[in-house]
Amino acid sequence: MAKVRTPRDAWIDAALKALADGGPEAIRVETLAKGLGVSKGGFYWHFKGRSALIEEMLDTWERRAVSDVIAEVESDPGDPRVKLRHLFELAADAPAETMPVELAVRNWARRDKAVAARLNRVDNRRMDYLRQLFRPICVDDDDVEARSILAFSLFIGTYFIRAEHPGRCRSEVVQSALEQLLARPSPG
Amino acid sequence: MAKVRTPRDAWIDAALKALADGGPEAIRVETLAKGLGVSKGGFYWHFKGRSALIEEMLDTWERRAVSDVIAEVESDPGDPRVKLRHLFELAADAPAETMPVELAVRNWARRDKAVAARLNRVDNRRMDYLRQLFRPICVDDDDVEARSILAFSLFIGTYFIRAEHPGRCRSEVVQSALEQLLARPSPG
DNA sequence: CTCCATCCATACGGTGTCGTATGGATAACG
DNA sequence: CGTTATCCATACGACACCGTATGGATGGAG
Repeated sequence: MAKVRTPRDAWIDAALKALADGGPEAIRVETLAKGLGVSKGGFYWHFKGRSALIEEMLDTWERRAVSDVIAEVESDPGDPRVKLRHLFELAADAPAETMPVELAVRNWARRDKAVAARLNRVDNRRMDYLRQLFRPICVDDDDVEARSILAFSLFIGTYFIRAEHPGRCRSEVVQSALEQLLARPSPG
Repeated sequence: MAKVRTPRDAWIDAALKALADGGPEAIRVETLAKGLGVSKGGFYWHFKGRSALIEEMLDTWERRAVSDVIAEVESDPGDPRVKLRHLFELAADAPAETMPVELAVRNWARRDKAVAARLNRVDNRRMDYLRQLFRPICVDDDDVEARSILAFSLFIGTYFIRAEHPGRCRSEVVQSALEQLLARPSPG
Protein backbone atom coordinates (compact mmCIF):
# COMPACT_ATOMS: atom_id res chain seq x y z
CA MET A 1 0.00 0.00 0.00
CA ALA A 2 1.48 3.23 -1.10
CA LYS A 3 0.88 6.22 1.11
CA VAL A 4 -2.07 8.38 0.22
CA ARG A 5 -0.99 11.86 -0.71
CA THR A 6 -4.30 13.66 -0.97
CA PRO A 7 -6.97 11.10 -0.08
CA ARG A 8 -10.68 11.11 -0.87
CA ASP A 9 -11.43 12.85 2.40
CA ALA A 10 -9.26 15.79 1.47
CA TRP A 11 -11.38 16.37 -1.64
CA ILE A 12 -14.58 15.96 0.33
CA ASP A 13 -13.52 18.36 3.04
CA ALA A 14 -12.47 20.87 0.42
CA ALA A 15 -15.86 20.48 -1.24
CA LEU A 16 -17.65 21.09 2.05
CA LYS A 17 -15.56 24.20 2.58
CA ALA A 18 -16.38 25.46 -0.89
CA LEU A 19 -20.05 24.72 -0.34
CA ALA A 20 -20.00 26.69 2.89
CA ASP A 21 -18.20 29.64 1.34
CA GLY A 22 -19.89 29.95 -2.01
CA GLY A 23 -22.76 27.51 -2.36
CA PRO A 24 -22.94 24.41 -4.56
CA GLU A 25 -21.85 26.26 -7.69
CA ALA A 26 -18.58 27.04 -5.98
CA ILE A 27 -17.69 23.36 -5.86
CA ARG A 28 -15.41 23.25 -8.87
CA VAL A 29 -12.97 20.51 -9.54
CA GLU A 30 -10.16 22.69 -10.80
CA THR A 31 -10.61 25.25 -8.04
CA LEU A 32 -10.58 22.55 -5.39
CA ALA A 33 -7.43 21.13 -6.91
CA LYS A 34 -5.71 24.49 -6.85
CA GLY A 35 -6.73 24.90 -3.22
CA LEU A 36 -5.18 21.54 -2.40
CA GLY A 37 -2.00 22.47 -4.23
CA VAL A 38 -2.40 19.78 -6.87
CA SER A 39 -3.82 19.48 -10.34
CA LYS A 40 -7.14 17.83 -11.06
CA GLY A 41 -5.31 14.79 -12.37
CA GLY A 42 -5.77 12.84 -9.18
CA PHE A 43 -9.35 13.90 -8.69
CA TYR A 44 -10.59 11.83 -11.60
CA TRP A 45 -8.77 8.88 -10.17
CA HIS A 46 -10.73 9.11 -6.91
CA PHE A 47 -14.11 10.16 -8.29
CA LYS A 48 -16.11 9.46 -11.37
CA GLY A 49 -16.78 13.16 -11.76
CA ARG A 50 -18.08 16.26 -10.09
CA SER A 51 -21.49 14.75 -9.33
CA ALA A 52 -19.93 11.76 -7.62
CA LEU A 53 -17.95 14.04 -5.35
CA ILE A 54 -21.06 15.99 -4.48
CA GLU A 55 -22.97 12.83 -3.65
CA GLU A 56 -20.23 11.61 -1.35
CA MET A 57 -19.92 15.02 0.22
CA LEU A 58 -23.62 15.05 1.02
CA ASP A 59 -23.36 11.52 2.38
CA THR A 60 -20.76 12.54 4.90
CA TRP A 61 -22.66 15.69 5.79
CA GLU A 62 -25.82 13.73 6.45
CA ARG A 63 -23.89 11.27 8.57
CA ARG A 64 -22.33 13.97 10.73
CA ALA A 65 -25.28 16.33 10.87
CA VAL A 66 -27.33 14.90 13.69
CA SER A 67 -25.67 12.15 15.64
CA ASP A 68 -22.87 14.07 17.30
CA VAL A 69 -24.91 16.83 18.87
CA ILE A 70 -27.66 14.60 20.21
CA ALA A 71 -25.10 12.19 21.63
CA GLU A 72 -23.31 15.04 23.35
CA VAL A 73 -26.49 16.39 24.92
CA GLU A 74 -27.66 12.97 26.01
CA SER A 75 -24.27 12.12 27.48
CA ASP A 76 -25.11 13.68 30.83
CA PRO A 77 -28.61 13.12 32.11
CA GLY A 78 -30.78 15.88 33.45
CA ASP A 79 -33.95 17.90 33.23
CA PRO A 80 -35.29 18.40 29.68
CA ARG A 81 -34.95 22.12 30.23
CA VAL A 82 -31.30 21.68 31.05
CA LYS A 83 -30.82 19.60 27.93
CA LEU A 84 -32.54 22.16 25.73
CA ARG A 85 -30.37 24.93 27.12
CA HIS A 86 -27.35 22.71 26.55
CA LEU A 87 -28.49 22.10 22.97
CA PHE A 88 -28.63 25.80 22.21
CA GLU A 89 -25.27 26.38 23.87
CA LEU A 90 -23.71 23.71 21.70
CA ALA A 91 -25.25 25.26 18.61
CA ALA A 92 -23.96 28.68 19.65
CA ASP A 93 -20.33 27.67 19.89
CA ALA A 94 -20.22 24.91 17.31
CA PRO A 95 -17.15 24.61 15.11
CA ALA A 96 -17.15 27.60 12.82
CA GLU A 97 -17.47 25.53 9.65
CA THR A 98 -20.51 23.44 10.54
CA MET A 99 -23.24 26.07 10.43
CA PRO A 100 -22.31 27.59 7.05
CA VAL A 101 -22.42 24.11 5.52
CA GLU A 102 -25.80 23.45 7.05
CA LEU A 103 -27.21 26.76 5.89
CA ALA A 104 -25.90 26.22 2.40
CA VAL A 105 -27.50 22.79 2.28
CA ARG A 106 -30.73 24.25 3.60
CA ASN A 107 -30.85 26.78 0.81
CA TRP A 108 -29.72 24.26 -1.78
CA ALA A 109 -32.59 21.96 -0.81
CA ARG A 110 -35.02 24.54 -2.11
CA ARG A 111 -34.09 23.71 -5.68
CA ASP A 112 -32.58 20.22 -5.60
CA LYS A 113 -34.88 17.31 -4.85
CA ALA A 114 -32.13 14.94 -3.77
CA VAL A 115 -30.69 17.47 -1.34
CA ALA A 116 -34.21 18.16 -0.10
CA ALA A 117 -34.68 14.47 0.69
CA ARG A 118 -31.49 14.41 2.73
CA LEU A 119 -32.42 17.54 4.66
CA ASN A 120 -35.85 16.06 5.25
CA ARG A 121 -34.33 13.06 6.98
CA VAL A 122 -32.04 15.23 9.08
CA ASP A 123 -34.77 17.66 10.10
CA ASN A 124 -37.16 14.86 11.00
CA ARG A 125 -34.61 13.36 13.33
CA ARG A 126 -34.02 16.73 14.95
CA MET A 127 -37.71 17.44 15.33
CA ASP A 128 -38.16 14.01 16.91
CA TYR A 129 -35.50 14.84 19.44
CA LEU A 130 -37.03 18.23 20.18
CA ARG A 131 -40.47 16.65 20.67
CA GLN A 132 -38.95 14.17 23.06
CA LEU A 133 -37.44 16.99 25.12
CA PHE A 134 -40.49 19.23 25.07
CA ARG A 135 -43.13 16.59 25.80
CA PRO A 136 -42.57 16.50 29.60
CA ILE A 137 -43.07 20.25 29.93
CA CYS A 138 -46.07 20.66 27.62
CA VAL A 139 -49.79 20.34 28.14
CA ASP A 140 -50.66 18.45 24.96
CA ASP A 141 -49.32 17.32 21.62
CA ASP A 142 -50.24 20.56 19.85
CA ASP A 143 -48.18 22.39 22.43
CA VAL A 144 -45.27 20.01 21.90
CA GLU A 145 -45.41 20.55 18.16
CA ALA A 146 -45.70 24.30 18.43
CA ARG A 147 -42.80 24.71 20.83
CA SER A 148 -40.63 22.30 18.88
CA ILE A 149 -41.06 24.16 15.62
CA LEU A 150 -40.58 27.47 17.43
CA ALA A 151 -37.32 26.27 18.95
CA PHE A 152 -36.10 24.90 15.64
CA SER A 153 -37.10 28.08 13.84
CA LEU A 154 -35.34 30.19 16.44
CA PHE A 155 -32.21 28.17 15.85
CA ILE A 156 -32.37 28.67 12.10
CA GLY A 157 -33.58 32.26 12.25
CA THR A 158 -30.56 33.21 14.30
CA TYR A 159 -28.42 32.70 11.23
CA PHE A 160 -30.72 33.94 8.48
CA ILE A 161 -32.17 37.05 10.11
CA ARG A 162 -30.11 40.21 10.11
CA ALA A 163 -31.47 42.77 12.54
CA GLU A 164 -30.15 44.74 15.46
CA HIS A 165 -31.63 44.62 18.94
CA PRO A 166 -31.36 48.03 20.55
CA GLY A 167 -29.61 47.75 23.89
CA ARG A 168 -29.10 43.99 23.55
CA CYS A 169 -27.09 41.50 21.60
CA ARG A 170 -28.54 38.67 19.58
CA SER A 171 -27.47 35.91 21.94
CA GLU A 172 -29.23 37.61 24.85
CA VAL A 173 -32.44 37.85 22.86
CA VAL A 174 -32.21 34.23 21.75
CA GLN A 175 -31.63 33.09 25.29
CA SER A 176 -34.58 35.06 26.55
CA ALA A 177 -36.72 33.65 23.75
CA LEU A 178 -35.67 30.13 24.62
CA GLU A 179 -36.60 30.71 28.25
CA GLN A 180 -40.05 31.70 27.09
CA LEU A 181 -40.38 28.42 25.26
CA LEU A 182 -39.30 26.59 28.40
CA ALA A 183 -41.79 28.39 30.64
CA ARG A 184 -44.57 26.55 32.35
CA PRO A 185 -47.58 26.18 30.04
CA SER A 186 -49.91 29.13 30.45
CA PRO A 187 -53.55 28.36 31.29
CA GLY A 188 -54.89 28.82 27.81
CA MET B 1 -39.65 58.23 -28.65
CA ALA B 2 -39.56 54.81 -30.19
CA LYS B 3 -41.47 52.10 -28.43
CA VAL B 4 -39.51 50.02 -25.96
CA ARG B 5 -39.33 46.41 -27.00
CA THR B 6 -37.78 44.78 -23.97
CA PRO B 7 -37.33 47.51 -21.39
CA ARG B 8 -35.05 47.64 -18.36
CA ASP B 9 -37.76 46.18 -16.15
CA ALA B 10 -37.98 43.08 -18.28
CA TRP B 11 -34.32 42.38 -17.64
CA ILE B 12 -34.69 43.10 -13.94
CA ASP B 13 -37.72 40.85 -13.57
CA ALA B 14 -35.92 38.10 -15.42
CA ALA B 15 -32.95 38.55 -13.09
CA LEU B 16 -35.20 38.28 -10.04
CA LYS B 17 -36.71 35.11 -11.44
CA ALA B 18 -33.28 33.65 -12.08
CA LEU B 19 -32.18 34.60 -8.58
CA ALA B 20 -35.20 32.88 -7.11
CA ASP B 21 -34.71 29.74 -9.17
CA GLY B 22 -30.97 29.27 -9.04
CA GLY B 23 -29.31 31.81 -6.78
CA PRO B 24 -27.15 34.76 -7.77
CA GLU B 25 -24.85 32.63 -9.93
CA ALA B 26 -27.83 31.82 -12.12
CA ILE B 27 -28.12 35.46 -13.16
CA ARG B 28 -26.36 35.20 -16.50
CA VAL B 29 -26.66 37.76 -19.21
CA GLU B 30 -26.82 35.35 -22.10
CA THR B 31 -29.23 33.02 -20.32
CA LEU B 32 -31.52 35.91 -19.44
CA ALA B 33 -31.44 37.04 -23.05
CA LYS B 34 -32.39 33.61 -24.30
CA GLY B 35 -35.25 33.52 -21.80
CA LEU B 36 -36.49 36.85 -23.13
CA GLY B 37 -36.22 35.64 -26.71
CA VAL B 38 -33.57 38.14 -27.68
CA SER B 39 -29.82 38.23 -27.90
CA LYS B 40 -27.67 40.00 -25.34
CA GLY B 41 -27.13 42.84 -27.77
CA GLY B 42 -29.72 45.04 -26.15
CA PHE B 43 -28.69 44.21 -22.63
CA TYR B 44 -25.45 46.13 -22.90
CA TRP B 45 -27.37 49.08 -24.17
CA HIS B 46 -29.49 49.17 -21.00
CA PHE B 47 -26.86 48.20 -18.46
CA LYS B 48 -23.18 48.78 -18.00
CA GLY B 49 -22.74 45.09 -17.29
CA ARG B 50 -23.84 42.19 -15.16
CA SER B 51 -22.98 43.92 -11.87
CA ALA B 52 -25.05 46.95 -12.80
CA LEU B 53 -28.06 44.74 -13.45
CA ILE B 54 -27.61 43.03 -10.10
CA GLU B 55 -27.40 46.35 -8.28
CA GLU B 56 -30.60 47.59 -9.87
CA MET B 57 -32.30 44.29 -9.21
CA LEU B 58 -31.43 44.51 -5.53
CA ASP B 59 -32.61 48.11 -5.46
CA THR B 60 -36.05 47.15 -6.68
CA TRP B 61 -36.19 44.17 -4.33
CA GLU B 62 -35.35 46.33 -1.34
CA ARG B 63 -37.97 48.84 -2.38
CA ARG B 64 -40.71 46.24 -2.67
CA ALA B 65 -39.67 44.04 0.23
CA VAL B 66 -41.27 45.76 3.17
CA SER B 67 -43.60 48.56 2.28
CA ASP B 68 -46.39 46.65 0.60
CA VAL B 69 -47.07 44.12 3.32
CA ILE B 70 -47.00 46.59 6.18
CA ALA B 71 -49.26 48.96 4.29
CA GLU B 72 -51.72 46.17 3.61
CA VAL B 73 -51.85 45.10 7.25
CA GLU B 74 -52.17 48.65 8.49
CA SER B 75 -54.92 49.42 6.01
CA ASP B 76 -57.66 48.13 8.28
CA PRO B 77 -57.26 48.98 11.93
CA GLY B 78 -57.69 46.45 14.69
CA ASP B 79 -56.26 44.57 17.60
CA PRO B 80 -52.51 43.88 17.36
CA ARG B 81 -53.33 40.19 17.58
CA VAL B 82 -55.61 40.52 14.58
CA LYS B 83 -52.90 42.33 12.66
CA LEU B 84 -50.29 39.69 13.50
CA ARG B 85 -52.60 36.93 12.31
CA HIS B 86 -53.26 38.96 9.19
CA LEU B 87 -49.52 39.36 8.66
CA PHE B 88 -48.95 35.62 8.74
CA GLU B 89 -51.90 35.00 6.44
CA LEU B 90 -50.47 37.43 3.91
CA ALA B 91 -47.11 35.72 4.14
CA ALA B 92 -48.73 32.32 3.67
CA ASP B 93 -50.44 33.18 0.41
CA ALA B 94 -48.04 35.74 -0.98
CA PRO B 95 -47.34 35.73 -4.71
CA ALA B 96 -45.42 32.54 -5.44
CA GLU B 97 -42.35 34.40 -6.63
CA THR B 98 -41.74 36.70 -3.68
CA MET B 99 -40.61 34.20 -1.05
CA PRO B 100 -38.03 32.41 -3.20
CA VAL B 101 -36.43 35.76 -4.01
CA GLU B 102 -36.36 36.70 -0.35
CA LEU B 103 -34.86 33.38 0.68
CA ALA B 104 -32.24 33.59 -2.03
CA VAL B 105 -31.30 37.09 -0.88
CA ARG B 106 -31.18 35.88 2.71
CA ASN B 107 -28.72 33.17 1.82
CA TRP B 108 -26.75 35.43 -0.47
CA ALA B 109 -26.30 37.92 2.34
CA ARG B 110 -24.20 35.38 4.20
CA ARG B 111 -21.31 35.92 1.81
CA ASP B 112 -21.89 39.33 0.20
CA LYS B 113 -21.45 42.39 2.37
CA ALA B 114 -23.49 44.68 0.15
CA VAL B 115 -26.42 42.27 0.08
CA ALA B 116 -26.08 41.83 3.83
CA ALA B 117 -26.41 45.58 4.30
CA ARG B 118 -29.63 45.65 2.28
CA LEU B 119 -31.11 42.72 4.17
CA ASN B 120 -30.10 44.38 7.40
CA ARG B 121 -32.16 47.44 6.54
CA VAL B 122 -35.14 45.32 5.52
CA ASP B 123 -35.02 43.11 8.59
CA ASN B 124 -34.67 46.06 10.93
CA ARG B 125 -37.81 47.61 9.49
CA ARG B 126 -39.67 44.36 9.90
CA MET B 127 -38.48 43.86 13.45
CA ASP B 128 -39.55 47.39 14.26
CA TYR B 129 -43.00 46.66 12.98
CA LEU B 130 -43.18 43.40 14.94
CA ARG B 131 -42.08 45.18 18.12
CA GLN B 132 -44.77 47.75 17.57
CA LEU B 133 -47.41 45.02 17.29
CA PHE B 134 -46.17 42.94 20.20
CA ARG B 135 -45.60 45.74 22.70
CA PRO B 136 -49.26 46.09 23.77
CA ILE B 137 -49.52 42.41 24.63
CA CYS B 138 -46.19 41.98 26.41
CA VAL B 139 -45.07 42.51 29.97
CA ASP B 140 -41.73 44.19 29.30
CA ASP B 141 -39.21 45.00 26.57
CA ASP B 142 -37.40 41.70 26.92
CA ASP B 143 -40.68 39.97 26.29
CA VAL B 144 -41.32 42.16 23.23
CA GLU B 145 -37.92 41.36 21.83
CA ALA B 146 -38.22 37.63 22.49
CA ARG B 147 -41.65 37.28 20.91
CA SER B 148 -40.68 39.42 17.94
CA ILE B 149 -37.63 37.33 17.11
CA LEU B 150 -39.65 34.15 17.67
CA ALA B 151 -42.34 35.31 15.28
CA PHE B 152 -39.80 36.39 12.67
CA SER B 153 -37.90 33.11 13.06
CA LEU B 154 -41.09 31.13 12.73
CA PHE B 155 -41.80 32.95 9.50
CA ILE B 156 -38.35 32.16 8.10
CA GLY B 157 -38.16 28.67 9.53
CA THR B 158 -41.34 27.73 7.74
CA TYR B 159 -39.45 27.92 4.48
CA PHE B 160 -36.05 26.60 5.50
CA ILE B 161 -37.06 23.68 7.72
CA ARG B 162 -38.10 20.42 6.10
CA ALA B 163 -39.84 18.14 8.53
CA GLU B 164 -43.11 16.32 8.72
CA HIS B 165 -45.61 16.77 11.53
CA PRO B 166 -47.35 13.47 12.24
CA GLY B 167 -51.11 13.92 12.02
CA ARG B 168 -50.84 17.60 11.13
CA CYS B 169 -49.82 19.84 8.29
CA ARG B 170 -47.23 22.58 8.55
CA SER B 171 -49.68 25.47 8.35
CA GLU B 172 -51.66 24.09 11.30
CA VAL B 173 -48.50 23.85 13.37
CA VAL B 174 -47.43 27.36 12.42
CA GLN B 175 -50.82 28.74 13.30
CA SER B 176 -50.79 27.01 16.66
CA ALA B 177 -47.27 28.30 17.29
CA LEU B 178 -48.35 31.83 16.44
CA GLU B 179 -51.28 31.57 18.85
CA GLN B 180 -48.81 30.65 21.57
CA LEU B 181 -46.85 33.80 20.85
CA LEU B 182 -50.07 35.81 21.06
CA ALA B 183 -51.10 34.30 24.39
CA ARG B 184 -51.35 36.40 27.50
CA PRO B 185 -47.99 36.71 29.22
CA SER B 186 -47.54 33.89 31.70
CA PRO B 187 -46.75 34.82 35.31
CA GLY B 188 -43.03 34.11 35.11
C1' DC C 1 -41.02 60.42 -46.05
C1' DT C 2 -37.07 61.16 -43.35
C1' DC C 3 -34.60 61.09 -39.28
C1' DC C 4 -33.23 59.60 -34.97
C1' DA C 5 -33.68 57.32 -30.62
C1' DT C 6 -34.08 52.87 -29.25
C1' DC C 7 -33.18 48.21 -29.39
C1' DC C 8 -31.28 43.96 -31.54
C1' DA C 9 -28.18 40.26 -34.16
C1' DT C 10 -23.88 38.67 -34.96
C1' DA C 11 -19.17 37.92 -34.55
C1' DC C 12 -15.09 38.07 -31.85
C1' DG C 13 -11.49 37.40 -28.09
C1' DG C 14 -10.79 36.01 -23.53
C1' DT C 15 -11.61 33.16 -19.47
C1' DG C 16 -13.07 29.38 -16.53
C1' DT C 17 -14.69 24.93 -16.26
C1' DC C 18 -15.60 19.85 -17.29
C1' DG C 19 -14.09 15.50 -18.58
C1' DT C 20 -10.55 12.49 -21.13
C1' DA C 21 -6.14 10.69 -22.35
C1' DT C 22 -1.60 9.62 -21.53
C1' DG C 23 2.63 9.31 -19.46
C1' DG C 24 4.97 9.94 -15.49
C1' DA C 25 6.22 10.31 -10.19
C1' DT C 26 6.32 8.28 -5.54
C1' DA C 27 6.43 5.05 -1.95
C1' DA C 28 5.65 0.53 0.10
C1' DC C 29 6.74 -4.26 -0.41
C1' DG C 30 9.00 -8.42 -1.63
C1' DC D 1 16.31 -3.41 -7.06
C1' DG D 2 12.09 -4.04 -9.38
C1' DT D 3 7.13 -4.26 -9.22
C1' DT D 4 2.84 -2.46 -8.30
C1' DA D 5 -0.69 0.46 -6.39
C1' DT D 6 -1.54 4.98 -5.85
C1' DC D 7 -1.53 9.57 -7.17
C1' DC D 8 -0.25 13.54 -10.14
C1' DA D 9 1.02 16.85 -14.36
C1' DT D 10 0.01 18.17 -18.71
C1' DA D 11 -2.31 18.73 -22.86
C1' DC D 12 -6.54 18.59 -25.32
C1' DG D 13 -11.43 19.43 -27.07
C1' DA D 14 -15.81 21.13 -25.85
C1' DC D 15 -18.78 24.36 -23.87
C1' DA D 16 -20.82 28.43 -21.39
C1' DC D 17 -20.18 32.77 -20.18
C1' DC D 18 -18.51 37.93 -20.16
C1' DG D 19 -17.88 42.13 -22.44
C1' DT D 20 -16.91 44.73 -26.94
C1' DA D 21 -17.62 46.18 -31.59
C1' DT D 22 -20.25 46.99 -35.44
C1' DG D 23 -23.92 47.19 -38.49
C1' DG D 24 -28.44 46.90 -38.77
C1' DA D 25 -33.86 46.89 -37.73
C1' DT D 26 -37.95 49.27 -36.03
C1' DG D 27 -41.20 52.71 -35.14
C1' DG D 28 -42.69 57.35 -33.58
C1' DA D 29 -41.74 62.57 -34.34
C1' DG D 30 -41.40 66.09 -37.43
